[in-house]
Amino acid sequence: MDEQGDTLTAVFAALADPTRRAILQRLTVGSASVAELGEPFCMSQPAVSKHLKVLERAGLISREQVATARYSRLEAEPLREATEYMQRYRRFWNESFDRLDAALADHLSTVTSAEPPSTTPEKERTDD
Amino acid sequence: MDEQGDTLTAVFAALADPTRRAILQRLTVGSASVAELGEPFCMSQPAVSKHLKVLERAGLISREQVATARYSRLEAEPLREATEYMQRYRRFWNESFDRLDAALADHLSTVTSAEPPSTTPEKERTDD
DNA sequence: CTCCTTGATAACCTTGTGGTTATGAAGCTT
DNA sequence: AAGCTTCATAACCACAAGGTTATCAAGGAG
Repeated sequence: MDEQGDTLTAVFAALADPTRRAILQRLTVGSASVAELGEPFCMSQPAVSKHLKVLERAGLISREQVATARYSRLEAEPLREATEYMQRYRRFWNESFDRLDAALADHLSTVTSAEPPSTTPEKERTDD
Repeated sequence: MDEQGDTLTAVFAALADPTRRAILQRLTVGSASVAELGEPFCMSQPAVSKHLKVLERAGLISREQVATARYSRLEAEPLREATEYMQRYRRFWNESFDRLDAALADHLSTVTSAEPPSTTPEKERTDD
C-alpha cells in the first residue's frame, strides 16, 4: 500500500495548492519556462521554483534545460493513478441515496438501544 | 475558480495523508466510531479526532452522535468533484503525443530567441 | 450516586510548507 | 570581456500540520 501510497501522498499534496494547480493548468497549453510560469502570480521567482520542485517530485512535471531556461512539461501519468485511486469510491457517490436510506432506517429503529448506524457494509469489497 | 477551488484544496489536502486515506477506506465498509477508526493505528485518540476533523471540513465524512459515540460516515461527493477536476487532464495521459506538439507550437509563438524543448518537430497547436 | 467509556479540547512540541531576500552559476548578447 | 537574463540555492521567517499529554463533558453501567 505504500510503494505507490507514497506517490499518492506526493500527488495529492502537490494538488492541494491553488498556485500549483494553476501552474498545471497553464502547462496544459504547452511547456513554459520558470519565468513564464511565475508571471501570473505576484510571487518571487524562488517561490515559483519551489512549487515546480514539488510538482517535479510528485512526477507531475518533467523539466528540460534548453539554454539558461528550464522548460516544464506536464506529466499526467500520476494524475491518472490518482484518478484511478479515487475511482474506488465511485460506487459511493452513485449509491449514496441507497446508503442514506439504509442508514436512516437503521438508525431510527435502533437508536433506543444505542447501536451504530451501520451503513449496509457493502459485501462487495473490492479491497486492494 | 476559487469558490470550489477552496473545496478542492481541502479535499486534496485531506487525501494527502496515508492515515486519512486509510480511514476513508475503512469507512467504505460502514460507519465507525472514533475508537474503531483509530484502532488500526498506533496513534493517540486526539490525533484520530484531528484527522476526522480534517476529513469533515473537506466534506469527506459526515458525523452522527449516537450516544457517547460519534459515528463517521463516508461522503463521497467531494471525491466525485475532485475526480472530475482531474479528468480535465485525461487527454494528456491519453493523447500525450498530440499535446507535445501543442506545447511546442505554443512555445515557439511566445519565445523567439531561445530554443524550445524540442521533443517533436514542427506542427501547429491544437488547443481545445 | 459513582465509576467507566467515549471523544472533544487545550496547551505544547516538532516538522513541513510557503513565502521572502541575497547570492551565485551558467549562458546569451554586445 | 562585460553585462544582462534565467534560474537554483541558501538562509531565514511565519505559520500550519501532525503528533503528544492532560483534562473535561456527557452518557451508560453498576
